[in-house]
Amino acid sequence: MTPKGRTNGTPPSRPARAPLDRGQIVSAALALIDADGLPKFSMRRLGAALGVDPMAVYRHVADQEALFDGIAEAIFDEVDVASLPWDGTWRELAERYCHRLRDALLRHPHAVTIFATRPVRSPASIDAGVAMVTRLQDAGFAPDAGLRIIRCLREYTLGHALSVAVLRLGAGARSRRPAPGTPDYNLLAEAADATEPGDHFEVGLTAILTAFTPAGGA
Amino acid sequence: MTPKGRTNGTPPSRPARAPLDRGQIVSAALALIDADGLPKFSMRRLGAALGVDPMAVYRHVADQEALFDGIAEAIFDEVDVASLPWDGTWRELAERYCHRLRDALLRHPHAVTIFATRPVRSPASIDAGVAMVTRLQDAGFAPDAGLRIIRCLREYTLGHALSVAVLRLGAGARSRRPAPGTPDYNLLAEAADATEPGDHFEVGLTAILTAFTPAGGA
DNA sequence: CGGCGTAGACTACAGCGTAGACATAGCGAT
DNA sequence: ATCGCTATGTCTACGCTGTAGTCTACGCCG
Repeated sequence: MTPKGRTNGTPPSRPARAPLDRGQIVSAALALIDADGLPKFSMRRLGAALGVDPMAVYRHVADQEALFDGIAEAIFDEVDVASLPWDGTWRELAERYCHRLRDALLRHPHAVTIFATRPVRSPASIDAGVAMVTRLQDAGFAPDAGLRIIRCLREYTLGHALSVAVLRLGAGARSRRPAPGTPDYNLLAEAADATEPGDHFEVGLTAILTAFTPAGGA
Repeated sequence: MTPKGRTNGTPPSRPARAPLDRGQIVSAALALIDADGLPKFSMRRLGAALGVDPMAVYRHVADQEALFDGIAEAIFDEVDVASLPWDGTWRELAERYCHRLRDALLRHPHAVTIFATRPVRSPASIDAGVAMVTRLQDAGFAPDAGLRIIRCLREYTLGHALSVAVLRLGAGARSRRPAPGTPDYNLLAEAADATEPGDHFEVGLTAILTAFTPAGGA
């Protein structure tokens, strides 16, 4: 057919696939991790999933660490900071932000540790930080006080999402709770049976927000 | 030479080293991780550090995951739950517990992710949980409410320690803050310069504790 | 003394991240 | 048209990993 085509039967050989860019590599990697878990992920598997030589990825990403940086940024992008209620009270804004972050993280339980083990310094993340500090400043918090609030919220949310993800993924293994066992075990077991692993998030979040409310006025 | 004797000069060859047990393996592994960082850790290096064949470790530990479980437990043991002020107010107790946990974690910044990525189910950890729920029950919290409080505190503390560890270890790389840069960057940078990365821990902790105080009385 | 359980050593394998050299495709300048 | 140039993907190869399987040497108990 085409004069420049390869010698095999499939059409023109090379242009069969679009040139492969960083964005699609990152999302393929995240999809792979979501599907099979972090331990089974490898650059070679990623190459296979993309239908490409493993080394091809390195044209677009410096190394695995950089790829993971990209994954963390992609997860953060799911928070969609721009669509938060920036016109409401700072408290409502912060609460929605934390919820979005938690939901984004729990949408990728296998990737939470990737997010948790690096500082996310993408423009989106920095912009969000600046906007948040600014909003808190408008509400009466000095920049450093605002930053402290943000850090508290972020760390709580991160710790929560991480714990829930770990629990969900580790479930099934050795999570035995003895109902007829010794009374000591029963008190903790009783409490555990009366709670979902994630149903305290709201409580803790409200606690932090409430404690800060008096300082700002709003 | 002698058919059964070793060829070296030291007495009877084998008993030169005590038989190697799980405890010393775990602490050697933790020491190695503290010194060189998690990425450089390997079972082979661990064997070398112990002066032993790498495979010898597997006589005492099922695999690397089990070894990491042991490391997490060892870190938790550093909290020394027994010596907490169990006779004081529940609030004081909880506050001290969180401080101890944070300190233990930050003593091993390279190992925080190991701790954070698995549920610690050692007897010490379970006993601590039972004792805490009991103490909170005495203070007027139902078991499920107490467990929720504990989870909030634990997750906040964990998220905090993890964030601080990540920041400390990643420092030096790409942490540029432009002083004369664009004003947008300056607001966040100004706030960041006015705060230490860890100095809000107290604030957040107090916030959570304060919010829960009215619910329990005591 | 004979056998056995236990701790460690050695070998070997499949898989990993990735450095480096090579091949090909598209494209602007000649 | 033809030449290079650059961007992209491929291939090979290296040193490293976790760990299964097998063997050896020791201490103990009959």
